[in-house]
Amino acid sequence: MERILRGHLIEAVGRVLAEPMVTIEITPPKDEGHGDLSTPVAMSLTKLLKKPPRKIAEDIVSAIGPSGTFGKIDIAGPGFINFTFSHSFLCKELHGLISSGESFLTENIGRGRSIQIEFVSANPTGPMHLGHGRGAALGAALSNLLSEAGYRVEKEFYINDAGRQVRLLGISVFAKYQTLCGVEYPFPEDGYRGDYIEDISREIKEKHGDAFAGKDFDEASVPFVDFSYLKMLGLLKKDLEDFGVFFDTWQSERELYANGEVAQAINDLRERGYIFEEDGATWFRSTAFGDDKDRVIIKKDGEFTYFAPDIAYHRKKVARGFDELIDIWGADHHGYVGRMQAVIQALGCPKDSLRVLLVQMVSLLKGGQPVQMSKRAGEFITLREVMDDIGADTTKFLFLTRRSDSHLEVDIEVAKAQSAENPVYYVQYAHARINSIFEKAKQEEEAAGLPAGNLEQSLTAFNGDCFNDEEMRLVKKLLLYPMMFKNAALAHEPHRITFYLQELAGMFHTYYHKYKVVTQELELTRSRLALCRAVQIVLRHGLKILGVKAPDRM
RNA sequence: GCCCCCUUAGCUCAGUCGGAUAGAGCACAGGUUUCCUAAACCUGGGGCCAGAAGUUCGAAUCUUCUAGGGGGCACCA
Repeated sequence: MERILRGHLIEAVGRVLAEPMVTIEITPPKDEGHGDLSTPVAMSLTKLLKKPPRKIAEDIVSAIGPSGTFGKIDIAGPGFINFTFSHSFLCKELHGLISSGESFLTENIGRGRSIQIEFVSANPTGPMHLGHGRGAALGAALSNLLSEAGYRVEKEFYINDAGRQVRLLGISVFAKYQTLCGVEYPFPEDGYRGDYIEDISREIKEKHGDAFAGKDFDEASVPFVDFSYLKMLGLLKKDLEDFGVFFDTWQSERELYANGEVAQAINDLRERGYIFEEDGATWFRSTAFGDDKDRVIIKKDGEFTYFAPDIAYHRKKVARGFDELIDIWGADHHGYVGRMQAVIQALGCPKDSLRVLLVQMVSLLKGGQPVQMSKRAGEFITLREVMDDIGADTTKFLFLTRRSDSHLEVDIEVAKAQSAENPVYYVQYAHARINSIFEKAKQEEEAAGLPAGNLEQSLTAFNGDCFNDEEMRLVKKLLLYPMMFKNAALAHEPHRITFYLQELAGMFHTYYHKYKVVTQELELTRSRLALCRAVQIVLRHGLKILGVKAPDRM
């Protein structure tokens, strides 16, 4: 719908301007009475053309000329041009939606370009918390969205298996192990304290007995560190799988060191002139690209900072030839955006070839009261708990009902207690309902001695004249999906899908209550079934992007 | 101290790169089922878009300042 209008407008505005205009804004008007789609383009051209907006609007309208597409074109207010589509055009579009399905709903804005999305990348030192879950839901939905929009998408998880954190995990387990063996050993001050630490140490004790009792950590670090983080990594993978989030590639930090890629990255930057030595340390000149200060990559004690492998990692991404990179980080890392984009530019890529999406915190409430979460004390609600409690679909849907950069509150009591009135069920229910309408239609056909499923197979032969105003409202809502989809993909904002689905489901539920789909009149029934099918196609597509099931029965 | 984000209905939040009378869900009050699923529907009250000034045909949206909330500012990860 928007696509067709845009075609008309580009041509007409081009004729008025005598040159093509790049961006023409098209939006559905707030007040439905004003029409189906609207453009303020005449007003934004006033300065350029030095004419009153309404005059420009008139010129554009006459340049469009008569067309069967529109039922009416109005100029209103200060200079809006409001388009009302013709009944026949809308029906033709609905026909297209039903017969072409998904290809009608999407737009190929990626044109085969490749894009890598790195997300979650939680340290394998403990279970995933809700923030990770939010990142997982967003990353998965975004990759679905972008791959539907014609990008080749790769989903990657970066494993922080080399740094201080996994070592600390090993020490924590080691300390617990010593205690189990009856050896006194100080627990590291900032060590990990969850129950899982004890579980792992017990497992090691069962396997190796007292073999490491009383030893120095350095003698046993490899088995403890490696066993522990691999164990945790396995749990992360399991959690993600059960959450319905899958990755294409897993990049290990250790491997970057082992392959010499960290050293190569530093050499590369040195050759490009962005490395210097000062105060006994090695620095990356990130201020050359607008960062606040230069960053140390090798400390004066000879150790790499965490930043060094990050550079190597992103250099590797660049070398793999993606057209665009997306990192999804927790908002507490926003201070690193500047230096990472400096790295990208130092490697000769445009700044915006790396886009960092920040995911704000999830705060958990229980019956309105905030739940204190302390990772230190090992007291925090895990994604696993919430997922087991309210289900993966509900959890994902809730995470995707907000923009990623705004704080999210989840009240676990509310999510549980109100599960019956949960927005995800509302949308899924609409889908299931439509399915049962089709079941009903089949039964009626059989009862009438007709071949069952005949109606269902001839939906595209629906007669649009049967549609009343409310049905046409639904049709228009459906035909707005492609525009919403395109904008969501361009903005990298899956939450727009969530909102749209709730609106569409709401409209459908209302319609369902007011009108009976399966009637005694064949023509009418076929038309209404066609409309239901179209709603179902759109719901299914939207839910698929969100990673939420579209059940046939509930 | 410096930087970033946030502030919209009682609560949680949308608001499409400046557009027409600012929306939804929840909560609250009342109603709907001989009928394709009541996980649904209908009706109702609710707002100085934190505050002030500016930019222009036009501001919740852009700029500046103020107030409040969150986060970040390491040769820590």
